[in-house]
Amino acid sequence: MTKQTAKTTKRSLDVIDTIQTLGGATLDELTGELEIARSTVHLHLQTLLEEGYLTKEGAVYHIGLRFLNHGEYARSRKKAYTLAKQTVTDLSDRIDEEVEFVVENDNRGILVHESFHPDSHFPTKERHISTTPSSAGIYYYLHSVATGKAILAEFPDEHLEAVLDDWGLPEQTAHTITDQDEFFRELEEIRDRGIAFADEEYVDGLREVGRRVIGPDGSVLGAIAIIGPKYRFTNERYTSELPEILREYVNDLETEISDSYLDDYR
Amino acid sequence: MTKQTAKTTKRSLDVIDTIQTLGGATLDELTGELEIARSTVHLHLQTLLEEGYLTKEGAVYHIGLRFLNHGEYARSRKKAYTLAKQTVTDLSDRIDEEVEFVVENDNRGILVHESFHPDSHFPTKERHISTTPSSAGIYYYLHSVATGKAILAEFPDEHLEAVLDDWGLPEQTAHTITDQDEFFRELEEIRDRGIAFADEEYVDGLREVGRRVIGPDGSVLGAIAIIGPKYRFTNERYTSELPEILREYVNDLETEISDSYLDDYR
DNA sequence: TATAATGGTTCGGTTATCTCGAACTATTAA
DNA sequence: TTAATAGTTCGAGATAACCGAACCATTATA
Repeated sequence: MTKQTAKTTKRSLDVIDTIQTLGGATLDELTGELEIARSTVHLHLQTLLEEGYLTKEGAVYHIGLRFLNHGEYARSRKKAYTLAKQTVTDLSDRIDEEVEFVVENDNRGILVHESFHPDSHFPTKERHISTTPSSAGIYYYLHSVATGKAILAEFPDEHLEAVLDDWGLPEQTAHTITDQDEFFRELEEIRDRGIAFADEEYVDGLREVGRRVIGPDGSVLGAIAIIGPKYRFTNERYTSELPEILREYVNDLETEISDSYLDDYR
Repeated sequence: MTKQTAKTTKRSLDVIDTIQTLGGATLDELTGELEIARSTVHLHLQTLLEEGYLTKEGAVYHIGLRFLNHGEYARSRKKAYTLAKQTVTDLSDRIDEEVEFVVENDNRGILVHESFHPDSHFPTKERHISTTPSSAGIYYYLHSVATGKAILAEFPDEHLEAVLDDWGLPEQTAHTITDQDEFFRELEEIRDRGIAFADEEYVDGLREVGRRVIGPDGSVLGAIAIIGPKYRFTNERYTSELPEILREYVNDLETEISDSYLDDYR
């Protein structure tokens, strides 16, 4: 049969998502958006409010900080993620470029750790580093970013199929791969090379070099990518230097992860 | 009448909380813990799994990274929080001690931003700074920490009452204030002084100096505290120097916040 | 000042669905 | 081989989710 799901819970989660995409919303705005009875929306809002999953400012409902509790827990839960964080900062320091660690979730990619490379967003003012809000937690379509492609290249066929069913290959820029056959060939190449490139496939002007991170049990933990402006990612630096350094750092990370994994059994 | 709430949603949220407190759990473990039918637990797990709010490793269910998406959103949503982050790091650099920014949520305090002061946990090795998992997102009982007390001192009576009804004054250490009358007198003093102290009331050996942050509309946005070992928080440094510096930084932050608030109307 | 608009809340009746327990399979451990 | 654990589906009964309408309170508008 078709999979059983708790519809009331789904509706509550819908309310949460809607509030986030609207950037805060009132009772009536939500009623309009969700197309359900006002009293029903009210019921869900009350429930989520009471638990701290929402907060209210005047008449506007917003995402509550309780999510931060679970979110940070999820991020700190795996030792491997924390080790990856260190790799991200180390690697970023070494090459002086932005670095990200991305994990699959809900058949998309979620940004778990990022370096705060001053140059990348604010060329000069150092003060802005900490004022720039973190973009951790944002979702990527896997096919359009280097981390995502590196992850997909390791997925078994049925999982890959599920990803395509759920999200397809939406066009993000003129360079995004939107043809399925072409995408399969691309994944083939990535598997051979051990490195995924994304050349302005996610955002115009940005090039990315990514590599998947494999856990001690052989499963894909996530992926790390180096990201920077096209004009700094050219020739050998783009095609071989950065890939080589990335490979080195990811390999080291993988041994650290399996070492720490072994520690738990001693 | 008594407040209406969606019980199915509450149950799903219960499942989430239980999984987090157990640090991951199997279907049968959850069934035992929650004391509901196994098929019911299964239904909730399926629903949350499908949306990315849970992930599964073998037979063990864990908190999913989707929470990070909402959590980081909630943290970045208010400009004031991002400005507070900057104050936290600046202040920590200035005095060389741990600093925190805490916001009320669900009648408790939630840690939103913290400095990563090397000394505080790992006296020497610098490498550990980034390997130490962030403790952002953790909940405090408001009465036992300096930030919480500073916040409570600004609450209207009925809100304060709600806090006591929900959580009481649980003892955390031998120095925690657990008597209501005594606690009211303490809040009185904090209001007069503009500074809240917590002297080993949360953890043995730790002293804290806190001050609430007021928003442009007069409401309490949260609080900032300086935290450190008792042996470094003594005499005038504890009773007047650190309070003065804290007052200065919080006042500056408050003007920055109202400036940025005014910017939105220009 | 009257009037409209918006938000918050409660109510009861109908219906959807949540919940339970049992049953069955698959996988792994003893 | 047996026991233990996990995953899954089923139908029946009980519950509570959902709706629409109504009401009050507050704020904006005429």
